[in-house]
Amino acid sequence: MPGTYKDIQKRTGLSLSTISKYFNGGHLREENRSAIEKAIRDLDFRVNAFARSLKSRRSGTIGILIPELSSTFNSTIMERVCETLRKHGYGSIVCTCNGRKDAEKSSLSFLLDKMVDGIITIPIDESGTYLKAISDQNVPIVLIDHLATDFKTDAVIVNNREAGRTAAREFLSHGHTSLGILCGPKEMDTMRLRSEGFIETLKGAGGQAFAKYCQLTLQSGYIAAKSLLTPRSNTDTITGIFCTNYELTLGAYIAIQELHKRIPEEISVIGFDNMLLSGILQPSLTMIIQPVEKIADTAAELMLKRLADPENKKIRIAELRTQLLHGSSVAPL
Amino acid sequence: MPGTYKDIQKRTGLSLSTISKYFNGGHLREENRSAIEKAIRDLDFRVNAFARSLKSRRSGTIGILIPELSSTFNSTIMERVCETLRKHGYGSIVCTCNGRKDAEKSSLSFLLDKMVDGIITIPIDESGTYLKAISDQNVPIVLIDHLATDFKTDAVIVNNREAGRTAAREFLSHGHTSLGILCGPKEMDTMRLRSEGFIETLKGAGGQAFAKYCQLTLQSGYIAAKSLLTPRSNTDTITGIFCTNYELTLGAYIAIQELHKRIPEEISVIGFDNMLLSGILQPSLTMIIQPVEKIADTAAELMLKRLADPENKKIRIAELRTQLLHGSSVAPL
DNA sequence: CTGTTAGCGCTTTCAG
DNA sequence: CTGAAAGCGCTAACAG
Repeated sequence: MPGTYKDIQKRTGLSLSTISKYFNGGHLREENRSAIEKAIRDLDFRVNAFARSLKSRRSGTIGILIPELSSTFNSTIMERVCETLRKHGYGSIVCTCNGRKDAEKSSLSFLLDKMVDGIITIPIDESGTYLKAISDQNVPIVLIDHLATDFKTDAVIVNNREAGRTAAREFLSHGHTSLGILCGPKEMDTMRLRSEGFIETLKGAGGQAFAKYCQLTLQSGYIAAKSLLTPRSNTDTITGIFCTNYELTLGAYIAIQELHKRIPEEISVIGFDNMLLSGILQPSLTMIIQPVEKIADTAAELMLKRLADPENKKIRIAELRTQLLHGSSVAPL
Repeated sequence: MPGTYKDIQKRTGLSLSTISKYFNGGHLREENRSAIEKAIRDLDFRVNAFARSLKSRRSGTIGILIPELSSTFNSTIMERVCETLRKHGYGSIVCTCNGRKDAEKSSLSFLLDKMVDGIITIPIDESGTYLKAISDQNVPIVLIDHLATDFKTDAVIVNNREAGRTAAREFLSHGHTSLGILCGPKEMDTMRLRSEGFIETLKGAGGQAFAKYCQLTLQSGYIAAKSLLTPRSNTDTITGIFCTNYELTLGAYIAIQELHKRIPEEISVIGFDNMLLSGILQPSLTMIIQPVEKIADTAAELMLKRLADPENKKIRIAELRTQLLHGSSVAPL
């Protein structure tokens, strides 16, 4: 039983409203202030958040809903978002939905049951219908990675298609025209855009792409890369591989090493996502870098702003830019 | 404004207590039940968790505090714990503390501010003094990975020292006596035990260990492995490497590939943690496997049991066993 | 600057 | 099986 204002009242003789004022930043006489502080220490007092929330209608808690945590991108985003929110006094209730729409919906409902003040999510359902319904109940939503077709709200996205184009151009400028690409799952919007940008640019320049769709795991990337590098006919030999996320990059890199193909002499590579990885490998990998920290910070910031000013109906969409990090893994052909 | 029992009352003519009973699993007349259900649908009603918590003194929320999320072990544990708790109606408020004691303490305090019903944590501070204080306020604690010296509570641990010994024995039985080990940070209890078990067994058999302490990242593992594999004198050439976690295993594997050392002909390897990884690499890696899912499930289960029966003071410590997965990465010398 | 008081929405006796 | 009423701990008028 952690003590209430009444206990402080007993020890200080002050009224409940004075004590309340102490906790809510009002001015009080110095002696009263210190009397309250003494009582707080003695009681190891903590304001009861339930009662406070009951009045204020705010939980001080944000829901974070993402497909899963096994990809570093997601876990990095999550960790950083939680940290930032925490600095502003908000707790983060985290849910995953295994990339499934039904689980997404039930998780959202669960978060509402937990009375979250807002939701930051990497959405699955493209339409956003259910998110819209939530938003209509005045629970602000911030999207990461994708926009929704039927629901406009604050969001942080990245120029994925352009990232794919950039990678293709980088290959093309070195004379590569026959290229492999590890695409990730077809259903994932982000991955699709990266792949499309890459493939269309390549084709536009008369090149050809050999696409492998796969799960976003090191294992899948490894298998897909091996299969790409094991030519089925003499005609379709690729001279480079574009990996569209971190896990795929790692998997492909390991596959290439095991096949004893030298980078970049025998095979050129452009990876994705992880700056640190680029630096240590030999040769250093050319990579498309996503501003992961920036994405997380922006998402948290959009949410905090929205919470601070709920009346403002202006929708903010931040489109952040990926960046080409030049390494030594693309050789002139 | 999401509606209250009063709104349901207006639509059904029933009293508040009847409505309350509906939501708390009492028996009511069928017609009243369906009247309430209709009102719920019409109103899109949701019980106000604040008011409910104010009475019940339970938030339906568990705090999860871990050092960081960048290691797959931690993020896997976290995801799984959250999922399991969620299935039982509990939300998870997640905090990270960057492996720092001060941040650990302030995060714990933060979680208490958020009125969590319990805390599941991979603790940093070995003593557990602060955790004990929390536990004394009747907030149950479940530890993962380490016990605390000054505080006994429910915990899930793994036989880390034995895991190290097993790895050493596996090498020894193949005739290896001069071995490298990637230890991870000295301060981390789990890593220290793995290393100690390995080193003492090796030395006990007359072998020698070359230990590298490093961060638990692919990058650090890569660098440490490279340095181990670049002999400084002619005498201390190692014939095998033990990697004490997943990221280190990956880093070492990449380093070995880049140095064009063949596994296991030129260098033997025992990895840690990730079963899937073992399967895909060629040759398949011999690994020590932690039962990650089991760890997470057990932790969640201990917490749920404790919450279900707060009077029971019996402390439960689950020591789970790691397992040696035989691959082809250790060759007879 | 401080005190009194009426709720916030729900649960829970206790009557009926 | 249902209803009336008190109260969980805090906040915010309002009055002093």
